[in-house]
Amino acid sequence: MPEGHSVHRIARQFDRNFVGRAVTASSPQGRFVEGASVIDRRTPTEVRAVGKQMFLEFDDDIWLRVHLGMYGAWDFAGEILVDPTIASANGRMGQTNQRGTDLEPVFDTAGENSLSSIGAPRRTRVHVRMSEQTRGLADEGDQWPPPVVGQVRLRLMTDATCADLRGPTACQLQTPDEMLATVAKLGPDPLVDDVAEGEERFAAVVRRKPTPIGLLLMDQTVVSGIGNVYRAEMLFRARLNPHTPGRDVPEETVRGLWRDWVRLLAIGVETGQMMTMDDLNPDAYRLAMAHRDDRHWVYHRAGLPCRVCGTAIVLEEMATRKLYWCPSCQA
DNA sequence: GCTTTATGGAGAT
DNA sequence: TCTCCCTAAAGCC
Repeated sequence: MPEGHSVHRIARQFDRNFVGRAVTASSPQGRFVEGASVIDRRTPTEVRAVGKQMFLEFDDDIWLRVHLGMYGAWDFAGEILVDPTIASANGRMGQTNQRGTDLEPVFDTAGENSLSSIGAPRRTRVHVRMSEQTRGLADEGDQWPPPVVGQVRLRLMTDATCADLRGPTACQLQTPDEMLATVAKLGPDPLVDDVAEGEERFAAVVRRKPTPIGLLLMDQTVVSGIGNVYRAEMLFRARLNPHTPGRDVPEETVRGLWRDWVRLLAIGVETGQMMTMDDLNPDAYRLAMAHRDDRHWVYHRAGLPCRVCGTAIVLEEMATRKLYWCPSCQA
């Protein structure tokens, strides 16, 4: 389930593998048949990621807008040119599997799945998916086109590469004006907007709202790309009580939150992981990363002792989403 | 095999 | 503030 970093990674894959190459488009599931027929045999000309949304432009002035929501994912198959700014090549983007084997390795920076940041793009073969269920299928040999597995809303295929979209919250075609209107409603994204300008916009909005900062960080009109995991982690990193009204958060703290997001997003895009414990020493960090459920300061740690002070991490519902925080460190 | 869960958001009330 | 939608995998029996 993607927060902003995943969407930027996906966009880079589309940029590498789809932009400039004619695609066939279909909706095996049947729920996007009409839209697929419109873009079928057209050529993607540009891709943009803003916050949690991706926009793929086709000849001529047709934009595909995709929002993955909580369950959505893109699966890539076939030959994949990997963007050199992305640390590892994997089939699945958006979701990770949930058994502690993230599809995107954390430590393997020298291994086969990683790329030097200065290295040239290379060709990689990936499986349809790396889940246990489909591994057998993938290992039987590279079938082309890849068999459709599950509910595929949209399949885009070039001669060499296949991208399957499952479970999106939004998948629609837009005119250029509609696309711009969608983007205009979104708060600043550090990878789209000028960083200094984004900081001003973010700080100005937060500093005049009575809304709890825990809600503001999740509000995509205030800042783009932050989801439930980054929200909880950023508040802890700032030692900030989630209930503090935005206008009561000190100016420097607000700006610090933005700068932290700039940093975390960059790390997330580069590694494919929501790394939020980057200030641990290397050994402690390595230990924490080795276990999937042990990677965060507070997220998913209800009742467990705070890593800093030992106080039990609190879980509460905030606007129907789970919020984890340390009542002592974030008093 | 069934139930629960999830990194989200829109729309109704 | 509530309800609903989307999908797959983990968790539990």
